[in-house]
Amino acid sequence: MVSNSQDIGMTPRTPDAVAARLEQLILDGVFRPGQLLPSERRLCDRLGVSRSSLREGLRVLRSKGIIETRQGRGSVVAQLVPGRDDNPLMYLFRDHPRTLYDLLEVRSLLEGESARLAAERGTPADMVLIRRRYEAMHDYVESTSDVDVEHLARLDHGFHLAICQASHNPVLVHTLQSLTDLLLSSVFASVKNLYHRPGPREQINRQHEMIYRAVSDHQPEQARQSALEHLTSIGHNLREIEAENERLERSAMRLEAYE
Amino acid sequence: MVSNSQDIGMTPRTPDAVAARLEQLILDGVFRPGQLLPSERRLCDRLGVSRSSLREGLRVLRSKGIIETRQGRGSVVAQLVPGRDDNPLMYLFRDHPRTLYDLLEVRSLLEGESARLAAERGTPADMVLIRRRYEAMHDYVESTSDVDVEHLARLDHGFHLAICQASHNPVLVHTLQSLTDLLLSSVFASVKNLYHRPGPREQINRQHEMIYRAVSDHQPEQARQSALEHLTSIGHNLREIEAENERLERSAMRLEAYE
DNA sequence: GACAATTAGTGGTCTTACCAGTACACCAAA
DNA sequence: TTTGGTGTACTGGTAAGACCACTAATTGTC
Repeated sequence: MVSNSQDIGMTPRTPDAVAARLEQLILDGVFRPGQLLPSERRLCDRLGVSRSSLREGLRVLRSKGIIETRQGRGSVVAQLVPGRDDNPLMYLFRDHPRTLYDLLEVRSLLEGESARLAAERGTPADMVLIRRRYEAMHDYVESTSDVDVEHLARLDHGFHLAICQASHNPVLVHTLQSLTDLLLSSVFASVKNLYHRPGPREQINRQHEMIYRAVSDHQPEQARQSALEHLTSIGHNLREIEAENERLERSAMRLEAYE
Repeated sequence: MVSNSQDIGMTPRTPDAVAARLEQLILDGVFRPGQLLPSERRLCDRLGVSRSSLREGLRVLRSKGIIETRQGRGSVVAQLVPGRDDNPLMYLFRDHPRTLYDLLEVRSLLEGESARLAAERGTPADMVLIRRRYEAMHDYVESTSDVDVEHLARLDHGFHLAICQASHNPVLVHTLQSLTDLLLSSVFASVKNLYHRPGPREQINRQHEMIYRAVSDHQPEQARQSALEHLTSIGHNLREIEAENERLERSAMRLEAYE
């Protein structure tokens, strides 16, 4: 029978309470990683809720990766405690990895047009700004052998943003900005990885230089092409990194199996 | 279909499938932010699952912040990217009407690519849908001399949306959708005006037909070109209407001055 | 016209029943 | 003994139906 509640204003929501309660029990160490939870029927008894509500609560935990469930076996507390990435849209990408490449596709289109328009409409003032950003990035990469990836990412972003702003189209700036945020928040780890590798980094530097020159020299088509190449090669590299990560995960799973 | 859940087993989990399906529908723009979803009973019927499974699926979406639910009311789609595609740009429009043409510029780019991809990737099923939307619009225009502008705008929007969805890129769908919303909310009056004039309306019809044919015949470049022309000509027409309105306003002001 | 009561529809929860996998004890054959 | 099947008693997965609590639109009343 039901739990209480005359909780006005806010809704009680039994299943959410169940999820919260179990999560707390896990955090408190009552249920430890790898351990088999009591069966659903038993938990119903213990928590005083129906199986429907309990199952909804369990599903929330499952969708957060806190427990893993197999039919006929039961639910176990997941080994890996999920990272603190409570980003709301991260879920989209986690569940639909393909979305990442859809995102890159749209972004390529916009970056390409952005570079083209910058080369076409950029004022001398714009060019000065773009040049500064480019040199800041370039100098940083050249000056130190041990780069701070996060800092480099900021410089990189600043460079692209300067070009986009030179397009003198605020809507374009805004749209591109939001897509870039989305991209970085979802795959920042991979991007970091990208900067760490000497090969791709060299390639990125060359491409940045080409974009920079084309825009500075007011060569729209060239600028667009360079930006497109830049983005597609980033896509390829991310794909490779992803494939590699999957390989690593698989071998890790094999190791676990032997334990 | 997989969602999270380390579904190492082979069983297809109904609730996860439900969550994924609904999420896809939201991504595709079938259910849009702020919109009320069908009731649970109705969704059960439509998806062919029990209410228990459906509710578990909904709870996953709820825990991700994708939908919000209130007892006695229903579930509404939450803003996908909070604070992003809300209305930061709306302010721009108030201050700088020129932004409208920036918006059209970006939209042309996306519509063009959308049409190109649709022609390239569209499945037979996509084509059937596009054809239905096109014919619905076409028949309506042909059948009546005294069109309901608002209804026509909906049909028009549906046609473009169908093409965009045939691109099979949810990010593109979403981005284009939000830009279109922005456009309509800012200049719906002008768009109405556009439909009322026989000249531009004829032109629009011809262009729609060209887009339709190019996409149906799987001719990517042609489709892109047609979409681009369509948008640029809409831009021109809007410009004319705007100029005309300004003339009217000025003469109105002159009249006022005499009062 | 304003306001209260009715009512149909919504999500929230519980119950029951059955299906589909899994683990383990058991027992017969090699 | 070992091996291999097989039964059985669990597990989670799904469906269906019955309520309750709440909301909003409709209707009836003053």
